[in-house]
Amino acid sequence: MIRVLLADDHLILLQGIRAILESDPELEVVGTAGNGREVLEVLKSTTADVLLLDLQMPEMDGLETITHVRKNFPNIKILMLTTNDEGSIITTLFKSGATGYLLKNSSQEVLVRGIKEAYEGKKVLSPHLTERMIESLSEKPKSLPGLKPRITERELDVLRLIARELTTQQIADELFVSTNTVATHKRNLFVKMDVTNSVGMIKKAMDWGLLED
Amino acid sequence: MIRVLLADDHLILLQGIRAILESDPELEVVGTAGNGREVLEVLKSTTADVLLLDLQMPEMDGLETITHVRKNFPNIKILMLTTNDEGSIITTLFKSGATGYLLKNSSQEVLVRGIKEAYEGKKVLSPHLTERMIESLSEKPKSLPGLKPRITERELDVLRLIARELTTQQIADELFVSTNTVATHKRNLFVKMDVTNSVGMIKKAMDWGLLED
DNA sequence: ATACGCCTCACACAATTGTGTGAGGGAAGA
DNA sequence: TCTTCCCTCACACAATTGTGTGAGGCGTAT
Repeated sequence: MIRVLLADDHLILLQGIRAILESDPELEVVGTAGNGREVLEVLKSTTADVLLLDLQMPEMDGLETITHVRKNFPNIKILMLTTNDEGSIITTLFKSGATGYLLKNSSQEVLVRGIKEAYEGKKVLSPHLTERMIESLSEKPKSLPGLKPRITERELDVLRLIARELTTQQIADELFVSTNTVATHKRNLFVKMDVTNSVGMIKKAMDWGLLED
Repeated sequence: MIRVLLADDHLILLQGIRAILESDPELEVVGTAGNGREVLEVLKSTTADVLLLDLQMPEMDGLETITHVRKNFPNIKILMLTTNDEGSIITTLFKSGATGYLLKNSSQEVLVRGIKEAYEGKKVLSPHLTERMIESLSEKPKSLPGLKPRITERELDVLRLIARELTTQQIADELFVSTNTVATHKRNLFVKMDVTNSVGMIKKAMDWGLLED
């Protein structure tokens, strides 16, 4: 039996999904909640395996709820429910630790299968959302106008240390060179990357995938 | 007829895929290339609809090739081919404008269907890679240890302007406040976000999805 | 051989950032 | 009303950053 907790502020949808889920013998709805705070409340007294979470809710929305639940109940798999018009934040959601992401108007089959797969530890994404997700990622190839320049190994060293919030002096110590050298590398990076300060540099660096950590 | 251009530095794989593709009546392999430079060379004299591109290639690798092709031949759909051990850069690839991403050991069926869907303008991702992609996104919820603090509207204003490489003075002008005020907001942000300078702040801000542009 | 790219360093100076401390006014909620 | 949070601003000072200019050594490709 997979214990499911439902969270949505629309009562109708709550009941609808509940009916769908309970028609499956392996699923058991152990509770419902109307907002994030209620979710945490319910979880104090009830154990759940999978949390079906609406993105938009009053009081405490889905995004905030995720972090709280993950912190206090790290074993619960979180599946986000959403309409298909709030696509751009998918990546943000996954960063927050959602296990999967399903459309509200998913078929009964998709819904049930999604829950089971999430329960097994798999990452789940509605087929329709996969494409959306890719788009949201490929949307911003602002790499096109300003083509990614060739960055030197040494420059990359400096770049990464800057990203770690080190000062020029600290970077110099780290790389066993003088601060002047570091300053030169930075100067060159600014020109190459067409930015005016370290902030802009780190932004582009992240866009270009130059930073790992 | 969909005209396909193949790029891979492994001759065997090149021939293998070619055979697979040509067994489909709708597909036509119009050329092959061993590296990115050759791709551009071939495209000067040959028109193609879909480019099947290996990620790892000598001379000019897939990543670099994408930007060049997209710049000079924006209509060509680019499908990346990869082994299943180079997962973490997927997101970077899509940012570069790849249309899709397929495993090299995909079944004939998946391969052909992928090409056709790409040709129709759809985004394509190997089923096996979908999960990988989600993982690579949700990997870094370093938002957990340092929980996202509440950030004020005004602070967000300042934050975003900093991200645009404005100086404190310029931000002050933009928001019609004194530089002292801006400095205070920054100071508070540093404490809240637990960073020591603007660079660290912008990094976290991006991780937290606080920046749109 | 020569040219070029990369790494190194110096020196100086202006500009900006970061920090410490204190404080007044307004809005919202207890 | 009282407290708390947010926004505002001042002043001063230390620390860092960004810029301009010039230059020597080294390896590699032409």
